[in-house]
Amino acid sequence: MPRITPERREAKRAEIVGAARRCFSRDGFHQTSMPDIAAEAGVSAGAPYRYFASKEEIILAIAGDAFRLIFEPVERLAARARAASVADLVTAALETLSVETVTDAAGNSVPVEELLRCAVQTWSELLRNDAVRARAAEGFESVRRGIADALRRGQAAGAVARTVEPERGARVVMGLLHGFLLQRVAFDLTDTAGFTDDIRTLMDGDPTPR
Amino acid sequence: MPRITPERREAKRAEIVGAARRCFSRDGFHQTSMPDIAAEAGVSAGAPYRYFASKEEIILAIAGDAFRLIFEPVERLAARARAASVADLVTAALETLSVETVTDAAGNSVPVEELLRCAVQTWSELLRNDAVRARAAEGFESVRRGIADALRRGQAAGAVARTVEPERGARVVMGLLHGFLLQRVAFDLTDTAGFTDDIRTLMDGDPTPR
Amino acid sequence: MPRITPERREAKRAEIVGAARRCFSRDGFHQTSMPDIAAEAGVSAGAPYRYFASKEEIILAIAGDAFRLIFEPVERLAARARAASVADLVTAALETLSVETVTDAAGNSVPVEELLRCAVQTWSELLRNDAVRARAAEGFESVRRGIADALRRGQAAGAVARTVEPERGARVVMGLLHGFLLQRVAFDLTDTAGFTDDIRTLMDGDPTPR
Amino acid sequence: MPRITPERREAKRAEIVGAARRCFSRDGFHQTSMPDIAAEAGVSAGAPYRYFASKEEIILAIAGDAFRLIFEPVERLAARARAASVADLVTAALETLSVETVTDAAGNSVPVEELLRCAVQTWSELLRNDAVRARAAEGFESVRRGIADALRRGQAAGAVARTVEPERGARVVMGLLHGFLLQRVAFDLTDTAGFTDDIRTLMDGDPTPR
DNA sequence: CATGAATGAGCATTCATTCAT
DNA sequence: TATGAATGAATGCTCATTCAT
Repeated sequence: MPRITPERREAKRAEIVGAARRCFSRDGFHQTSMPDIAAEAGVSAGAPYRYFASKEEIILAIAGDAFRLIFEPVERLAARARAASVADLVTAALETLSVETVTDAAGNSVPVEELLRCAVQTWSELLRNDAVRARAAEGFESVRRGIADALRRGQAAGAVARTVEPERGARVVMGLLHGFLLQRVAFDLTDTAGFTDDIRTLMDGDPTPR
Repeated sequence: MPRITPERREAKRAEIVGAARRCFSRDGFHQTSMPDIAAEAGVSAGAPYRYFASKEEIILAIAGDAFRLIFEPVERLAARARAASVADLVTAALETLSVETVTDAAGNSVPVEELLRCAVQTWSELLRNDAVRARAAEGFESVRRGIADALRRGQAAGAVARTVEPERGARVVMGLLHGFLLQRVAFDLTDTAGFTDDIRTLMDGDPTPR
Repeated sequence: MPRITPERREAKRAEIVGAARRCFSRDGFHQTSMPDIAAEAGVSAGAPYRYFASKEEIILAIAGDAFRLIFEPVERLAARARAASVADLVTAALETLSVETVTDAAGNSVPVEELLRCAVQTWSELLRNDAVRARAAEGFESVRRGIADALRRGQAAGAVARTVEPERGARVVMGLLHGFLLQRVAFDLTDTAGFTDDIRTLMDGDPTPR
Repeated sequence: MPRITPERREAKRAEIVGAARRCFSRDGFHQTSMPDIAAEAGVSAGAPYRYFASKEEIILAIAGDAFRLIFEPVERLAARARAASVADLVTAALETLSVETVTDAAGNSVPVEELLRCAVQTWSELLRNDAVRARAAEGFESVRRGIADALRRGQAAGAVARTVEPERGARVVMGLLHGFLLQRVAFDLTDTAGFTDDIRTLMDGDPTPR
């Protein structure tokens, strides 16, 4: 076959990424073999290597994407939020994760469950893969900074206590998000509303109905 | 009757577990080979199989132990706590993780860093290993319940708002602990004091110096 | 009628042969892949297959050519030589190999070093490739016969001992040429003058300065 | 199986080396796969890796051994030779190669034909494998020096012309040996007697009957 | 009991070749 | 004609596990 159009190439790449994500989500990065991915994508064993130089590169693509896709809505939310209390921020952030699917850069629909499972595995992976660690840390920082900014705006508007140090407060918020995410995916604790209600109670002193 | 005393057998098993933990912590469950573990323990390639039926079983032993060793001090703390606010609980819990080493059942000293790295990997592992998931969920529930009880006692003593639903509030506390643990081990954010100070500010409205 | 002129076709074929020779010389017949050759030639991966049915055929083309290009000057020399002693023949032959480049049938300049490296590899290849062996043996015989004839003329002119059996004596000359060629390319022993001086001493009894 | 005796281990290693040599001799270094070697040796696919870290290492063992086994008799001969003319040296050297088999360090009998075929391939290999090149160059130098010494002794005894420069003269002798070896293995020219007769004629001026 | 040699399936990756466009 | 995407068999190597000694 002659030269493929860039669109078709991108589409095929996305198909391989999608297949890899399904495999990784189901079996883990290291229990998934390259033939598994190729079979899931319905292509030959050699085909993925036309799009990725190595399995490592596929892992990096999935790992980077997972965090981006999960936290992009949170970041957008933080950028928009005005006069939001901490509980408001966390509540809104967790609500963006209550959807079934998100849409990736290529317009493909990706189940959030798949992303979350890949995200949890990325935490393992970054312990000894510097490229993954760098990408993950970058994504973490970006979201954390967005939240810190939102906290500052919240302080200006009087919705957040002046005594909160925004940079570190944002770490606490990130901790809550990660903590919830883990409970949801690892222990099937999917009651978002209950979780956010109690955050509200604990932080604002009263349980504002959602 | 056994050719070696139960004590010696237990000691050797502990040595293998320790070696496996060092390997897993360094290289990950699936990047560590059985020969790696045997070499680290200074025993022959076949030796681990006299103590564990398979690699899976070693992973299970480490994974179960990791959570237990990390959260046992937290659980003891929750059981003792009287009139503790949420922030007090989290602060105290995180302080128990600020030590260098903990002591396992056999009296061996285990670096906390090793345990934390194994714990993060266990989150991945439990996604597809039911035995690991069951053990982890059991440990999670046990600690969560302990914290819920502490919250109830806190409410009785007036240190925790009555509006908090203790079972779910405990989930939030667990989320904060896991979230901090992840940041510490994955992103090198080790500033425990800053983290707990801001939790205190966010929850109690003022930053009580520790 | 062809869509491209025979000249252009021949030129492109020569380009591919040149690229293959550079690759083979650098990496060896079997460490060079077809994509390597195509890339070196700056053509598409499929292009070489319009000029050669298989990699084997390219190897055959290079292997045959290598011996021809190296020994053609020797053959011409032997054909011209009058009253040459054995040492004269060897000396003159090795001198034709002291140039930097030779010109192939298509008029392209080819580094001698490249040819020599390909020639050494051809010796390996002919051990199990009958087509290569036949081509190489043919070339060997042709040069050997030329030298045998030169030895006969040398005997007629009194420059070569009558006791030499020309057909076998030519084998000895060929052996010296191959032996020198190997030392030059494999062990970096490039002192042609020293080598021929000693041949002269050994054979003629005195070291005639070249 | 428990620890094997060093003798048995060495024997098995020798078996694998022997199998590899047969494969390499028949199919070439790079046309032989590791499974081929294992099958030829009658062991499992993984077994060779208990004796050699990589295929490269097996190649190195074979390549180094081939030269050693072929030229050791020549070296011993050169060390013993007294008052030998150059033709005597070459003649004697080539005669040591007229046997069917030689015996390796472990006492195993190895067909000379196999060694010669491996040697020719080693010439290719050393062009881009530095370890092989170093080993081959070392072996070459050792034999060359032995011959140079023999030439010096020949000069002292009057059997070799004073005008010969021993170090370089030894290069010529090596060239003749390699040249003959190549003709024998590549072009089936096995007439050792004819070759050495003509060397004698060319060098000493008369054909001394062997 | 302990050893460590042996097994053989499995993996990531490459590459000669084909052929739709 | 020329392209380069696709194929799929093959390769070097690893490793969980077994078991003869």
